[in-house]
Amino acid sequence: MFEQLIKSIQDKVPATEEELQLCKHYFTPKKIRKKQFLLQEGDVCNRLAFVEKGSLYSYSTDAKGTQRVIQFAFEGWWISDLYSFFTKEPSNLNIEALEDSELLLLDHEQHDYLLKNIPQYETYTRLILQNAYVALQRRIEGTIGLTAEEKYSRFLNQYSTCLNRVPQHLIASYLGITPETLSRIRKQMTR
Amino acid sequence: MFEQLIKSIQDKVPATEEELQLCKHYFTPKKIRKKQFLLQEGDVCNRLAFVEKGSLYSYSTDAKGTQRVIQFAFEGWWISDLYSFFTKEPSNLNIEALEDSELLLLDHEQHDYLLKNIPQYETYTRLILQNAYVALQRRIEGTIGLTAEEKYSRFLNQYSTCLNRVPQHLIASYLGITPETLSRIRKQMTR
DNA sequence: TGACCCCGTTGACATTTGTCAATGGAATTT
DNA sequence: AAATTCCATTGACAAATGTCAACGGGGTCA
Repeated sequence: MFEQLIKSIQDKVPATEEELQLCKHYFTPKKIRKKQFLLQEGDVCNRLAFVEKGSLYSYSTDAKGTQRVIQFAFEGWWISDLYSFFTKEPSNLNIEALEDSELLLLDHEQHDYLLKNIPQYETYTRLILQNAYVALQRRIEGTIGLTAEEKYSRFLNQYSTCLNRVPQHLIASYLGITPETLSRIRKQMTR
Repeated sequence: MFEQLIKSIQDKVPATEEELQLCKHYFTPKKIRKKQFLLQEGDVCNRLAFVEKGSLYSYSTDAKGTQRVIQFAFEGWWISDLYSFFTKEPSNLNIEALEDSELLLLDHEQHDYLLKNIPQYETYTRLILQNAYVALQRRIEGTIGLTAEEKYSRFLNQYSTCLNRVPQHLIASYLGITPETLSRIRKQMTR
């Protein structure tokens, strides 16, 4: 149940067996079934989620009711609405399971406890954030001023391993194009 | 010379006078004139920059030679290419001064020293990163699946105070639209 | 001061992408 | 197994945005 988490931590910081045990103790495991919500628009996001197994995605909904996918998360990734988590203001994001998934959750109290008592944890958090920040910046570079086809090509490269786990219309939403356009692009790329 | 930095730190963490002095000691002041580069594509980004005065922006250049603005930075903001800084791989970004500016720089050694010796500094860094991450996520929400006009409206709200300091074609680039389109949108918004 | 260049604007037109509607297949539910 | 829902595809058309070219004002530099 903790393999991915431990892998993630050891990948970033040196941690003693004791510290790892402490971590295990403070995370709350949770199973969530496909199409269930981890977070719903309007609620405050009060926990950080680490994906042990399965996959989720977050999205917001605009005035016209179209969803815009913000992030996908697979095994070994974190997902949550940091804005809502840190400010405790209601979130405008939904987080939904793409597949039956196993999560490890941290609420504020648990997170703060780990920050205070395991110096390595703050460093781990910082590194995760750094990576997440860099990934977002990449995403922006891959969104601005590119044609739909270029965006999709980049997506293919970056997500090649988990392509078949994501329905096409969510990929379209992630890229900011319509499902129809994506379908046509795919068709013309095979030629 | 350190007003903005100290304001930024005190805004985020409790810091003793001693710690602040130590910070002052470890940052390297640098003045940079309009149109000068802080970082050029192909070089490794080996310092983090805090803007005390003035403004800068970062951008990448695509195959066709069009620039895509990634970020603006005004007084009290940080700017750098974190990816390059942390991996020490060559950057694909340029960072250029929009106005004559005063910066406070940290190289790896200085940054690591502060991280190790001032616990508050790691916390400060983490908070800055959190905010930067949230800002980027907002930006993505404001980029995907919006019309050019909606994007520009959002930009106006967010950057109202520094609007007149940024040339229009850079705003267009930031929004991922052409200067012509931006010009037309502005015209039709006044009506 | 004069020459130059940068940049914002405008027009005409091309291209890309979105919208709406219909279809058929695959997956899910009963 | 049948019914239902969801989703990818396709076509015809509309709308948004990009491209190219020209113009002119304002700032900059010699």
